[in-house]
Amino acid sequence: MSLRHALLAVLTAEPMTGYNLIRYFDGTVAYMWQAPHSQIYPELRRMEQDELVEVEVVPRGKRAEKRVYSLTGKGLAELRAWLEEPTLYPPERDPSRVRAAHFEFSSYAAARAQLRAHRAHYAAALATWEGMVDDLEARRVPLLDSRLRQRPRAEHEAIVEFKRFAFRGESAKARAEIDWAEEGLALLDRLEGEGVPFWGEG
Amino acid sequence: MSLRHALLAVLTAEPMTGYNLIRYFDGTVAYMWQAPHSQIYPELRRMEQDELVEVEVVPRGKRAEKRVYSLTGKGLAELRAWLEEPTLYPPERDPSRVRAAHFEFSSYAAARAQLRAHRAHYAAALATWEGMVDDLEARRVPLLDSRLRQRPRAEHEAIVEFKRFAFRGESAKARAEIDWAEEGLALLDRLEGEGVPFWGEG
DNA sequence: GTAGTCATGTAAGAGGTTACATGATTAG
DNA sequence: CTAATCATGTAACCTCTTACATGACTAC
Repeated sequence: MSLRHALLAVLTAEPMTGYNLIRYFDGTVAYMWQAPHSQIYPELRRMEQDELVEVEVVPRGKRAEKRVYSLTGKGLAELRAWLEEPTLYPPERDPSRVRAAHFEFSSYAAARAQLRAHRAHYAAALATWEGMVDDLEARRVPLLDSRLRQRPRAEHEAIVEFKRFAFRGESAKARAEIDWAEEGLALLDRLEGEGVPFWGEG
Repeated sequence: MSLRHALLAVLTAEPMTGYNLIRYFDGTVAYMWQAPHSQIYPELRRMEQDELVEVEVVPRGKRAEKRVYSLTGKGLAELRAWLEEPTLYPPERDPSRVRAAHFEFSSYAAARAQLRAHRAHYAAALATWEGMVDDLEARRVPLLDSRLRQRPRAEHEAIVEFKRFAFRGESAKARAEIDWAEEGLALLDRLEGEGVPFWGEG
């Protein structure tokens, strides 16, 4: 139940509505754990029932209302307990790798297109993630300030460093995928140069 | 629906029972796409209904029977079509990264334990995947021979190379994760050396 | 008034996990 | 005879995706 813990982690920064939580989530945590609003709103309701968060219903304009969620003591305890639990590694499930393993049923053109798309996908991701690292250094990340304000100054370095560290992990993975795609393109060039046929050409 | 296509890919090697398919799957494709037998048996039934595979019910001993699946023309066409489709990249969902981003709610000891476990997890995976690359080179992989026998000799190199390439991708990812964990451990050492406190110590 | 943003849901269905369940065959 | 392996399922439950749905507020 990592979604729940990701939401708890966001709420440590400050109380907020589901809508704001989702906006912030999409700008940060979603690079490590994605979730649509259709999953988040119901989850917040369940977390409320489990007393991990509290709600304040606040009027908005004349007729409307909004629900402002804040972390409870139990919620923080749950987050801390989760951080100490041994991580369960989700099963590998990578469609681009399955495809690559069976390129012989495809064609040089299609295989190249797959690898170029792979490279483009991770290049875009890399740019985003490196941008996030820059934003963290420059303290341009929404909610980072309110997060820091809650903790003594001595802890600030660690807080920022851990976030940078997480994004560097994503960046490293993206770089590995880009290199892999390049390697695959070189392999295709070599095989085609040697005149090696396969299904698509046979 | 990548599971379906992963199963079709395995069945290109030779006709086999669900049981054998699962054994082979677990030894190879599962490193890129995992699935339990409770998902595979029903999927094979659905693939049969969709005429992607054919079944021969074969007696086994005196009383028992087994169902031997083989790929149909439609099944091979479906596999080939899938290989040309643009890959849909599954959303990022990495619990170890989410944890790392919030280590400040944990303690030095717990954060170190997480990163050591991360390193151990990917070191084990790396050993497995590098072993797979060796086995492919030495042609020790079950079904590889029957797969090759079906295709002209000129294609063999490409077939083996694509499988090696896929596993090298997994290996590269594992190496990136190991490096990341090392980097994190070094970061923890530095912060602790500088006397930086956080939640667990506050 | 109207477009963009704020705000919060529901619901059907696909995909995946975990546990339960059974029984035949074969090698020793 | 007994353990390992061969063989095939079902079912409950959870998670996630996709689509549908609504309406208030705010700046122009």
